Amino acid sequence: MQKEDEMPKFYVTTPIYYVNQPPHLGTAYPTIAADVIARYHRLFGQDVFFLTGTDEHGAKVAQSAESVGKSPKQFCDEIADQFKKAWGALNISNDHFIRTTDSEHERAVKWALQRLYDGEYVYRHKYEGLYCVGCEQYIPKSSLVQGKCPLHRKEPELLTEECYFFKLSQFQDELLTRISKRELKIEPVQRENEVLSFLRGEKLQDLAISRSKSKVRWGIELPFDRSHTTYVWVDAFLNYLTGIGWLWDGEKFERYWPADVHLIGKDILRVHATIWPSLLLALGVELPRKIFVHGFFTVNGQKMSKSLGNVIDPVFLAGKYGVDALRYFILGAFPFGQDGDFSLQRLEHRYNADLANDLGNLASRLLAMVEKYRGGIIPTSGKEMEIDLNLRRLAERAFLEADKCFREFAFSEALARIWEFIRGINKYIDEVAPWSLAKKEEQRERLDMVLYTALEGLRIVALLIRPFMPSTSKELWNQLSIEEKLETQRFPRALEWGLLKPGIEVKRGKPLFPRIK
RNA sequence: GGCGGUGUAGCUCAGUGGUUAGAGCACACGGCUCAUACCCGUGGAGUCGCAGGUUCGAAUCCUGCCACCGCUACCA
Repeated sequence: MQKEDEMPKFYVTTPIYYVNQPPHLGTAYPTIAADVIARYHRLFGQDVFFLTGTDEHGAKVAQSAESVGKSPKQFCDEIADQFKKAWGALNISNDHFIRTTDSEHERAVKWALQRLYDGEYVYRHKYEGLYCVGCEQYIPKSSLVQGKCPLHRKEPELLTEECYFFKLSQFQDELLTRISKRELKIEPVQRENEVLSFLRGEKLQDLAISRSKSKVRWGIELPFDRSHTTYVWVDAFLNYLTGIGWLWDGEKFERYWPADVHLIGKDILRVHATIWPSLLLALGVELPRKIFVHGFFTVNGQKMSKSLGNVIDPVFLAGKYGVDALRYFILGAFPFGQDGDFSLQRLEHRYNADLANDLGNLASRLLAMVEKYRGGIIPTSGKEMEIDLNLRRLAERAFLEADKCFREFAFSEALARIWEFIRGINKYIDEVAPWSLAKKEEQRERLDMVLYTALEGLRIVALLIRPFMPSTSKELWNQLSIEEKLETQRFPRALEWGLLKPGIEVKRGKPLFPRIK
């Protein structure tokens, strides 16, 4: 067993969310996943850094701010605050919340731009694009509808202006090598294939990274040409570096970089697999180890969108069903790397079946029996019979298998393993039938043993679910009246069988998950 | 058009060559009575999208077709 200070560090990120939209289910998804990952690694005593934040520059933000009569900064402050509050409500344990308008970030971005410029990775060139006067920005061909801007129903004009370009094209071979050698891992593997086939089949074009200030005022100035602001890429991607102190806290940066995993949505895979590593190569910074691509949600079979009015508010759901129920459902009901269809009906089904019936009722029935048969006092364990041993083995297997799934980010699988164990305890109780033992005085010791065994199983459950459901974990821990602080429990040691102390009075509480009618 | 993905029980999904294809939920029946009308057991149920092919043997490999979806970059 390694000592804590010898454990490897772990750095996990979410995308930074564009402030044009308040938090919703789509942004909560990778955030909850990252939180679970962070909590899991902390359980092993690892030094974890978990970063999330907001992306705040750009013409769209400036426009949105103006439309509600606010300054861009003020507007961003408010939305960033909404994100922070939302993540607080979802029990997100991020170590830092980065905003691209943070002064440390802006300074670092300028420094990076200058360095790219000095290193001749950036040059001035003509940019030709379709400009929509209504949007006051260039719009990509892909978003045109019959050649017109979908928002303003107007054909955009073809404009040419001088911009600064990043020499993305020169990194093509290097990217191909790094990704195919898996120095930069992209998972699930289908996503890696997508990227590789793209890199093999198409030529990377150099990338425009600035706009004239007249077009995008709300942005970071180029240090070598103050009439331009940098456009999206350099600004946004560098958050992964500046969020852990790059150029302002060298010690911290050295400690945590490279990122162990960037969680991203499939919509931003391509840019993360091309622009981002190229920028790092140009800056001479090590590449992240892994990019993991999660799926998207539809809602009742439909795409989630503002115009359909089916945007799901995770904070509302957490309020209605409980944070842990939401976290359990989001990660338990959908394979993380695939798309999934969200519905309240499914949420309520899983809630009743898994949380209320399996887990909640288990705690309830078990603690009730301890109260009824042993005055609430945790009994001593006794002679172990085969059936007891089997439950113990089931616990060991549940952890080993869940751990394996976990390290592949197969959260729904990991939870399924844990739930197999929970069902195993229910089954154990049925088979040993403590209510029958209680009727016979000569079975006194056997009843002690049986209750102890089941309680010990419940203690293990409390630990196993901890990264996914921190509040429930804590509540179970309290109901079992365990003296040691939950926060000090470390995997895998705390999972050893038999650590539950006898002689202590349990505190049965209200049902953990009241059934939904 | 190109590249890629998906299509397995009513639902959500496992299952990448080998005994009668699996899980959870839902449904039916039985058991129990400690518990949140809960838990435990048993069961029905599937031409594994369609058609060919390779093989002693295919949901699993190959070809074609059908349906749905994603990407085809410089809006995140």
